[in-house]
Amino acid sequence: MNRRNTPTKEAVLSLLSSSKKALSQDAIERQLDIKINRATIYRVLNRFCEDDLVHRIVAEDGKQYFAICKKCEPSEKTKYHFHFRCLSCDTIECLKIPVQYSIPEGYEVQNANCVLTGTCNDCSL
Amino acid sequence: MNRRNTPTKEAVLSLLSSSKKALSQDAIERQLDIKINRATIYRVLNRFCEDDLVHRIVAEDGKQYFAICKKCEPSEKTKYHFHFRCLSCDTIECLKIPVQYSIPEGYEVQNANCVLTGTCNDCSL
DNA sequence: CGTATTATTGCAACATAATCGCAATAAAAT
DNA sequence: ATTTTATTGCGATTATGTTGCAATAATACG
Repeated sequence: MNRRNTPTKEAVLSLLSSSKKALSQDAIERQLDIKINRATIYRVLNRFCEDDLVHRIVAEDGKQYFAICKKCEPSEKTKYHFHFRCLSCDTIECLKIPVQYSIPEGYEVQNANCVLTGTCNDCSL
Repeated sequence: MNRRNTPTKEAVLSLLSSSKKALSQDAIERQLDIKINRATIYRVLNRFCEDDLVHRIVAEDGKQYFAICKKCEPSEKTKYHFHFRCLSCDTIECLKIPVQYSIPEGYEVQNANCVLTGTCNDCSL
């Protein structure tokens, strides 16, 4: 299952790279110059997640958002970070705040999905 | 908009009270003795959330889960706690772990939705 | 009690997010 | 140039959650 380079893949990746915010499928579709099918966008995004190029956030609205986060090298300690969802401008961004927790004995954590919701700096002025 | 006592409301509340886990709408529907319409269950749950009887968790699967958590008095410091979603037994439980974060200047947090995913104690044996 | 008010319910329809099967296309290997 | 197969588009499908509306029933009030 070797990956192939396609215009679709490059377009989505480049959009995510240049975006400061996490984007949902419909946001990606809207912001792209070229028309790409919905199912294809999801498939491309899912592949990116498999390859750890992109990470997926599920917000309180139940929707998936996708982000490339260059800052967050997967060091053991700062593996997960918080996300912030602004209800005013309806965006999600990665915060440079590590998720800290002490898990009870016997539990094994494979992933963390932590989203704070409220009003962001830009909107609270 | 005064609330009324109904068998439906009592059934759902009693189920949530006796459950150690957070339940989704379909889990509630399955576990109830009496047959209650899907839309009604959602409406009852949404009312409980409005009245702060129940809290809502959105998991990585995009689904809503509902829990009564007696331990978690809404003290200022321990306002939010982590949740744990076990992929093996497909349940969500409240952890007694407070969510700690230092939010950047200008941000206002209204809610936190933090779910750790992995394998729970029961399933890791 | 009996009646009026209106919160609640069930049903069907709707909206949206995300996935899947399948045939057509096109990237990469030979 | 040809073969292989990853990728794409389309349509259909699944699932979650909400909404409009008429019927029901809990509560208040005479």
